[in-house]
Amino acid sequence: MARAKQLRSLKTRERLLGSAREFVSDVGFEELRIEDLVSTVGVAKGTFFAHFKDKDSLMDILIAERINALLDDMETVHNFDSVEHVVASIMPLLMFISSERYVFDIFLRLSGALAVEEIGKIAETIYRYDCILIDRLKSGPFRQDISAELLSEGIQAFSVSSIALSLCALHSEQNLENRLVIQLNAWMCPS
Amino acid sequence: MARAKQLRSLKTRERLLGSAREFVSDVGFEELRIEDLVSTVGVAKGTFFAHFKDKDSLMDILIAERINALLDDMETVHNFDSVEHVVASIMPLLMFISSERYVFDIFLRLSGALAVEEIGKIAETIYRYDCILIDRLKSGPFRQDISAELLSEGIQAFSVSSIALSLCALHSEQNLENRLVIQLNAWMCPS
Amino acid sequence: MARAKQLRSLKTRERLLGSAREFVSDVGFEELRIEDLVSTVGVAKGTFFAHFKDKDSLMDILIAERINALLDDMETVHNFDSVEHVVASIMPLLMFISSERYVFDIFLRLSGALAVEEIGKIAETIYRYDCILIDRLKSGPFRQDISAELLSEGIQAFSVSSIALSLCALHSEQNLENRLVIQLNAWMCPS
Amino acid sequence: MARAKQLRSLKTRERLLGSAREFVSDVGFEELRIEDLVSTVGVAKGTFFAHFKDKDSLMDILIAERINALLDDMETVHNFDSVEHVVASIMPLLMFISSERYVFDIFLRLSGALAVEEIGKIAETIYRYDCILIDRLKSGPFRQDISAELLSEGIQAFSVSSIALSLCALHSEQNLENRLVIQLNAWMCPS
DNA sequence: TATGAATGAGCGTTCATTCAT
DNA sequence: TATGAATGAACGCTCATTCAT
Repeated sequence: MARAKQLRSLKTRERLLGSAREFVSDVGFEELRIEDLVSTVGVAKGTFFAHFKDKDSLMDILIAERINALLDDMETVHNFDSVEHVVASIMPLLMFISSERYVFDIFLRLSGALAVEEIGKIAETIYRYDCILIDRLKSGPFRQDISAELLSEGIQAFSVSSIALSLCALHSEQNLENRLVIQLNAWMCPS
Repeated sequence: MARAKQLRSLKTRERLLGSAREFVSDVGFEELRIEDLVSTVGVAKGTFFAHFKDKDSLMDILIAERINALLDDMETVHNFDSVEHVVASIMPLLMFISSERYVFDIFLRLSGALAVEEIGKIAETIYRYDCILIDRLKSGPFRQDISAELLSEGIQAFSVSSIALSLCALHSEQNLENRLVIQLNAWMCPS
Repeated sequence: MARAKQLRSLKTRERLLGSAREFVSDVGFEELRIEDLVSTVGVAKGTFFAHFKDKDSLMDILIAERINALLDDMETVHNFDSVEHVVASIMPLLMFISSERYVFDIFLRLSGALAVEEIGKIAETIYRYDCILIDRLKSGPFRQDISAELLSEGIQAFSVSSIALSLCALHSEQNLENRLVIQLNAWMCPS
Repeated sequence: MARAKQLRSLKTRERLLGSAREFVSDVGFEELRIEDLVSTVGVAKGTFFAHFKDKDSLMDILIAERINALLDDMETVHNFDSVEHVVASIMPLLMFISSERYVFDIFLRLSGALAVEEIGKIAETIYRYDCILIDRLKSGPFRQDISAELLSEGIQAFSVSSIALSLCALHSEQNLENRLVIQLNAWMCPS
């Protein structure tokens, strides 16, 4: 009963996702229009909503994909040898999330699980990100008086805070990185 | 004559603000509609926009008012004798900002100055908040290896991060406070 | 083998009908959704349309069933001894048809034969209703200057008209019965 | 405060109505599309909904207009000298209402007042129709044992019933008129 | 017979904001 | 300053029906 689904359905879904990816790289996340999407793919609007609950749900998937790609890169780094190293490793991720206010908004909205049973894709990446960080932090040259888990929480808090600031007119990308290095040094290597 | 006009103008503005405050306390910030507001006050829509640049601008004022009232309370505390004390002092503020996702969104958007010349009201409260914190932190029993300014930045980062989490379904208010105590202990009193 | 298939087919049809009856008694005719129906029964949407021409066709069957049950009751009355008696006898039927605007709509749409060859179930009940009425009217204490057939037409006209009115907000069930007694007295017993 | 409305607003409303009338005469009531309407008139969709509650509300106005025009004609007849005369007088109206099933549906739905305070336009025409009928019936050569009001109710009941039948495939316009003459003779001139 | 993905086309909605008067 | 009509553009929705497998 849940069998014959795969072939056509999956293909349609992939076509929608593929086209959506193109739109995003062309005009950005915020400018993606469902209407354009379905007309480009050549399916009915109803078909879109049969595959995705709503626009946010599509965004959740697309943004999570990008985050996961960045996490893949991050995972190739097996050790953090300094705070600067940590910051350099997570900067691509922060750059992406702060690339559009819209992306940051979606990220903030969907980063927490809406309900236990329906963990979104972005929420999953947060978890994965946390795991990666924690693993690398355990063996790093950082303070040992608190757990790696807590250490990770702090990194995320300072990251979000920095992104929020960077989305205001006065604060540039360079400032973001500098500020973060200072803050994380104070957080991770108190003298 | 010009004076009289100014007076009337001020009165209209005040009536709009007063009515807006009532709407907010009745239905919350998010549910405030310009349309309802002007029809209650008895002026035209255009009049609203003659007095306020846009809806955000009104929200900026209303939310800043509330924050300032909470900061007034906070100012009556002249010393922080522990991290718990810090958390207890700032909790009312955090509760307010996390009371509605909409308030948090506005807060995040307007907390940074949009441009040097047009510092918003919320941005001013952030500055004031920062000053209050820094002042109290200087004399508190906290780590001395970093500046009070940096200490304050961390408090704000953990606060924002905690609020964001608390706005997700899985995280309650109690958790917010507990989590914050743990985090700020690690931040402010590294052993 | 063909028999077995036929049996299974009949069973599916019966299951669909049975489940539909439950839905109707739970949520009413209008709220019945084919989607809910098939998922409850555990068959695909297409299967429904293999058994029923369209949704109206199912409704035709379900509504006709109910009407026939009410006609069964009506048939136990063998004589009409007054207009009040007539009205009391047909009231259950009118109550059912006016129970939902949707039922009335379907009834109106399907009460006339769409084409000679495809007389619907409801159309058949109309015919049966007419026969019952005509039979009872022949021996009743009613005007004799016109045929029982015409008498019956009038009863139906006044009935439909009364139902239409009762489906408007201002008119209640009680009014329906009162109005009908007055009208039918004038129709059936002109002095 | 309710002053400056008239000029532009009324003109826009008239343009919408005028264009709607054209659409209706071109493609019929059912085929009128709000989207086509606003794009033809050159206003935004929001403008339509600022002037009319919904599509039904527009239909109510358009159909009521037509009915009123037919009632204007009917009003030029000051006496009914026979049942045939009555039928001939109301036939244009019946023809219009039965011209599209959609029109009949709207008519049935909106002919009753939804609530005391919001009498629709069609409901008003029904009232007007009733008044006209009653007035002419008083002096006609019809039965005197019942009130003109009741007489009118019967005419309307037989009319609606006849229209409903005529909208079924088997029944033509000619039949409608013939049937009605027979029925109304029995109703209005019982021997 | 059975499947279930896809269709389709329009409606109503939203409401801050603008602009001609 | 004040007015208020008009804008706008996309979203979500609906859900019976079809059709290729």
